[in-house]
Amino acid sequence: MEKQILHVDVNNAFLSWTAVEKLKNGEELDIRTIPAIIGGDEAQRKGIVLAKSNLAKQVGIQTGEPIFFARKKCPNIQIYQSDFKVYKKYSNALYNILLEYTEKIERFSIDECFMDMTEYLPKGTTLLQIAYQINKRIKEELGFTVNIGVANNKLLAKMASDFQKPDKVHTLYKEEISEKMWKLPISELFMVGRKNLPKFHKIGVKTIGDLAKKEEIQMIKIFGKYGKMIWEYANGIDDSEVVYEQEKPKGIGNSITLPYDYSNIEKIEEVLIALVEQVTYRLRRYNMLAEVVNVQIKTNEFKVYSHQKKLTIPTDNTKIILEEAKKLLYELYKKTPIRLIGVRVDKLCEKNEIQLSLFDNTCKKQKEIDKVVDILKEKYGYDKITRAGKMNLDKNIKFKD
DNA sequence: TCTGGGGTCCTAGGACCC
DNA sequence: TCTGGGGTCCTAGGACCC
Repeated sequence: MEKQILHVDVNNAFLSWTAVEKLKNGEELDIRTIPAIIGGDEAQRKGIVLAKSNLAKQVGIQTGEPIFFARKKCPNIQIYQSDFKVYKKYSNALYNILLEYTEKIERFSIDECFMDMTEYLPKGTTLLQIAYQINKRIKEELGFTVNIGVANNKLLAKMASDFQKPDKVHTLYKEEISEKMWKLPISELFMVGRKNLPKFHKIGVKTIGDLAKKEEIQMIKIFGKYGKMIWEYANGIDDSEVVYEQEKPKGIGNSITLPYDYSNIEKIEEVLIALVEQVTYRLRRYNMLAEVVNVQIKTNEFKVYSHQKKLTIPTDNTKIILEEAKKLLYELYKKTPIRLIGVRVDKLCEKNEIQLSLFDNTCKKQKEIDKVVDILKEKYGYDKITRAGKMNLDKNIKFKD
């Protein structure tokens, strides 16, 4: 049986949600109606555009570009700081409305959901009707607009929601692929990014239709596994399921762009400690253990280097992971000024899945410390509790909670 | 370029084993 | 040693997404 899939995509999510929050707090100005952007803190060197209003878009401002550029394109652009707590709130509100229609919802990102309606369509109702109903309800009940893609698989639903914006519902059924999707430039196809674009142009593929009409075998020869996938996408083929059960993460990482380039390894190490604490705290909250520790740096020249190490025993222990991370950092550090540092853990497994090894002589005391610190963090907030090594942290560095 | 931060997946080379 | 071929694991890097 054909699947009945919806893809719900919030229009200019961060900006819309900021606008709604401001209106709710009594402000008169709706920032969706002026040239405005949501951006990171320039003083902290995080000054990129995270979202833009339609008027900002009209002057050529692009998501991801430096705010500096946005200001050049539009000197009177209004800039607002991002607030992920607010975004999470509206994301959850959206999700709760969608849950009234099906339990099979995949939260693809903070502002996008796939819905599998196959077994949840009320008698005498079409998928399209449900889509319009959801679109209307969100607008009326939550105050922001969404685009909804209506199709028989996830790929086509996602492509459809990306058609004309904002506040639109589009279908993309098989018989509509050639008319609605094939005329689009190849860059519009899901999973075709900046790096591969020139390669497609080189072989004469300008539109999605051009790719669809190529021989699959030729695409596999040139692009390997990726070629097969992307050729199938161009032809509207995708049999992936809506992953609606909360999946456990496969890796957990935190990274930070420093307020200025660090050349002092001790200072870098202090940041590393804070990052390890953040990562292991999250790891323990998931009740998981990690087998691989990874440290990444970005130099002042934007070169990225990473080292990783597989542990003998999976762990969630701050001290063990920190010791490994320190070794990796010292291997990596070549005296070039450092712009960014990141720590991540990979190869995660459930804590109770792993047999308590006889050789797991993990220091009991450290486990107790981690536990107490975690409890205090839950009680008083992440930033309030820290250990000695972090105390001299640059006052300019702000960690998220 | 005054260029974030969180992820997933894939590839390729080297080590090591049989 | 003028050393085969296949499989798996580990690591580094890079592509893509939002």
